[in-house]
Amino acid sequence: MTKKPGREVKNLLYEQVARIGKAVSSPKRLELIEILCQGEKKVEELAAAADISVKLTSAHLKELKAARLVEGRREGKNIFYRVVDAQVADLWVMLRALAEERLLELQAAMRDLVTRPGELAAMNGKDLLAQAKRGEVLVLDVRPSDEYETAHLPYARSIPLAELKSRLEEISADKPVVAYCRGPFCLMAKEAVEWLNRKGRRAVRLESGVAEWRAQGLPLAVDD
Amino acid sequence: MTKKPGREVKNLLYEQVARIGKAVSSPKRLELIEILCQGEKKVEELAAAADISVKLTSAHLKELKAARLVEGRREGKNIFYRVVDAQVADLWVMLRALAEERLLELQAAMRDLVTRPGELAAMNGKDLLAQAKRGEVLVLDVRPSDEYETAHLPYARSIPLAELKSRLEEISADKPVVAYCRGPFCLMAKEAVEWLNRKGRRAVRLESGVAEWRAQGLPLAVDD
DNA sequence: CCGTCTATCTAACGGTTATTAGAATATAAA
DNA sequence: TTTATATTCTAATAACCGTTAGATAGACGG
Repeated sequence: MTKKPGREVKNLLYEQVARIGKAVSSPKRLELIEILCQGEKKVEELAAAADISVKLTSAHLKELKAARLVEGRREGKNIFYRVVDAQVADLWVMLRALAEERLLELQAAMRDLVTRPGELAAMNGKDLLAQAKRGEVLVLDVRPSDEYETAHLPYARSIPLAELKSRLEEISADKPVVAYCRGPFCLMAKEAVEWLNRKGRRAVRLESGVAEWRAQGLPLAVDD
Repeated sequence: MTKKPGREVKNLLYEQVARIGKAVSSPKRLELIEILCQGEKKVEELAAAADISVKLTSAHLKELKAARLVEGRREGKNIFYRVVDAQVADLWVMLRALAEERLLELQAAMRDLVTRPGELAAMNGKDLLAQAKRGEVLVLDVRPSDEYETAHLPYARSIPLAELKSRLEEISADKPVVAYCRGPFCLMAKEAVEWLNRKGRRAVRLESGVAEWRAQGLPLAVDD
């Protein structure tokens, strides 16, 4: 019944693109992608971060690997997964941006995560970069330190959320603090900001993570 | 068992993004999106173009509408669908680019569609634009004329594929012809180029369609 | 070699989705 | 109003996917 020419070829092409689509059609796989955008991780770490079993994590990773969005590297007993390149992070940022703009339910849920006053949250990246360079603000990376080491915002200092309480004295009370984490869906910066404000520091949350930062064309830093 | 805070909120957020992912996880829905990127269409037209039943088309459009990627507009007996904004076209271009780069099967299938010598196919958009402006090449839009009217490449002339045979005299034999259609997956420009070459014209295919062109930041034209 | 840890494979279940046919709705024309 | 056309809704089936449990394989320490 197929009248038009090349219908089989076309079907094949769209099917291949749909494999990428299928890979990003599951909430847990998206969460795994977001975590992997911060740096490579063992399966066990991924399972813990996404709050699912190792078995299920493995199954999802298999799907992502089949779509060539992630790849694995064996090191002794562990297998470290990573996103295959930065375009995958761009895809994640784009999907999230699209969803955020379109889906009302998401906007409602996001409202809970936004730090209330957040003057600096709306500030554009370039201005923040300039202020950080001049030392007018302290940019704080509250992710685990391995993620900081993979890549972080320029002039950012690493104090993982778990160590924040014991390292408060490292944070000067003079400067305002801008804390960031894995991105808009991550709760670490929110927690850090709330705690710092209770301790009398002036702290606001930056919604962007490294993926969003890079997608905006802004530079990242890697320490040696 | 959920230890971490905000797990419910996070699940909700990822689920919302996954709705966008689900919408682009079906080959037919992707095909519909690509067609809608060329301009608004009736359900019946979409069904014919994607080679599926009207009922199934309607069901897929419902999904796409739920994800807020497309919207419908009633006009008399017909309902015209269109992509909700240009970001949707960007998503399509990005997904296709990702798939093209990663999936070997797709590369193999693409090889069949590429016009062999295609000197101009590799030429960058800016250079083509300059040549077209100086009248050194004839840029030919072989899509249906309503799609040309919605948006087309600058300096492009519209001769729908169906009318090509009867309007051959409009195409000067002096200038090389660059034909384009809906994009890399569309077969119309390929057919046009093959036919023109048999008629002694120097014709090559441009793989980009208007969505790819715009995603590269190049200007489009709309006639009044 | 044996046990342990990490990750995957297999099989199975329950729920979801694609697809089709038939009924229903909305608009325009007669 | 009746009739025709375009589209959607409902119901039903078959295929697919997420999830879990149990068995399997690879790497390290004894």
